[in-house]
Amino acid sequence: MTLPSEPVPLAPSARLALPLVDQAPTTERADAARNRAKLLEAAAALIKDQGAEHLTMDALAAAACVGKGTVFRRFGDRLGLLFAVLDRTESEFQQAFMFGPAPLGPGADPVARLNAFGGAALRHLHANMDVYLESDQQASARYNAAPRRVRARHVTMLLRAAGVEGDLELLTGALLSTLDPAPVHHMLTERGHTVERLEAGWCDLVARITHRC
Amino acid sequence: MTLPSEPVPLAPSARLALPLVDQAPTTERADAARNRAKLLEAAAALIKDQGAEHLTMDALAAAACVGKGTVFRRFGDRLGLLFAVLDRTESEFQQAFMFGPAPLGPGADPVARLNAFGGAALRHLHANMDVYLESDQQASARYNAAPRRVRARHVTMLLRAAGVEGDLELLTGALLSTLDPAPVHHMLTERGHTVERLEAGWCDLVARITHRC
DNA sequence: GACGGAAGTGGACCGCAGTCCGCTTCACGT
DNA sequence: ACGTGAAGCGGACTGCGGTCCACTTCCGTC
Repeated sequence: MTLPSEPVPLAPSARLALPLVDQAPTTERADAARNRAKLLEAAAALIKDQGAEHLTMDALAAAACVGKGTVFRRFGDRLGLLFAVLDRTESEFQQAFMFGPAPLGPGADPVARLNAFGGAALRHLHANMDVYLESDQQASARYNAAPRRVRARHVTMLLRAAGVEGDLELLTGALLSTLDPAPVHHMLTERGHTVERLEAGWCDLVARITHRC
Repeated sequence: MTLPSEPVPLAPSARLALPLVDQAPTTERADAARNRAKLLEAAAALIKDQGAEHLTMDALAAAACVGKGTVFRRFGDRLGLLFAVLDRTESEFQQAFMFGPAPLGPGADPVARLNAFGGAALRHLHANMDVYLESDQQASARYNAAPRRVRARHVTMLLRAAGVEGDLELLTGALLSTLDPAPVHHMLTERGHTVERLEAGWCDLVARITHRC
């Protein structure tokens, strides 16, 4: 009574294997899994020594010795591939802020956790900047992506816990948008700011939004 | 002693004819001006009845009865074309918040002007959503674009005038990022919010950032 | 082990953004 | 008017993302 003949929501829903949130544990055939591994390995290698912006789907297919169609079947599109490449790091980050030690994880007071979250997100972004920048091209797609939703839920929860009143969804958006790839990259390169300065700026913003007057 | 044989910084610098801010009044040959007008007219028509997302450079060239090379010579790339299409509206908006009547223009107190600015920007964005969304694809390019710089200078000035202390550049970024195409479009469509709610959210954010505690 | 159909594969193919370069047109000095 | 050289022009061409579909491989069933 499963629906085996469905087109399979492959890449769209399975892009990021979000632990404990949603996923498609659909069994994957052995050859498919082998090819996925080959592709991810090849992608990581290509990105490492050419930069994500020079990664083409043709080159990836050639490097992994598979057909181009296979690349697209596995990852849906270029964005899906980039998300998959980021998946491991992203998952670790999610684990850290949901279940890890304080002050990032549970245990510390909400404002401290928010501050820690911003810093961690900025460092995470900084460490994977070129891939994130590449994945930012369809900025609106990001708003439907699972990682964004998870982060948003987390921040909203913390804001509520901090006793903030008002439109938490919009305040969350304001906070999260300061962590987006494009503005952060701009600040770091064109404006010559440091990660520390951005972290301080985030903390300042958090304080302003959460302070009761 | 001019440098007439230079490649001409055509599209990059002349993309938006920013009144009173910067511009390239470089004399344009008559045929070039004629073609620019034909192209902008054709582009507006095509966007109007097919949506900006279906506008291709080939189709535009064909519709305007010019070669494809001419399109790219005039506007540099697709983004430059979209900026050019938005130029008139954008300039009016700039005029309004820099020189227009209060509370948007000078005269009202800074907080009132900030509030008005957010509302005006949101309405402006809403009215041109599809073109802005198309132009958002390389989100980082936006940070070098003249309109963004003008808005940022304006907001920073108002924050300073309001007596806000701290990293005004980052606070400005936080405020402006809530006005970016992708998040706004997301709120309006996926989340079903209204423009009024977004305006209220902006005002709330302004109040939090500017309130002395 | 053989079979059958679903899952997976690969590469030819398509559309579009952007480049290149030989040709045409303009405008200015004489 | 006319010559001249720079500005402008156009369309063939390239490269990449993404699709399509005939073919192959896997794997549960008998």
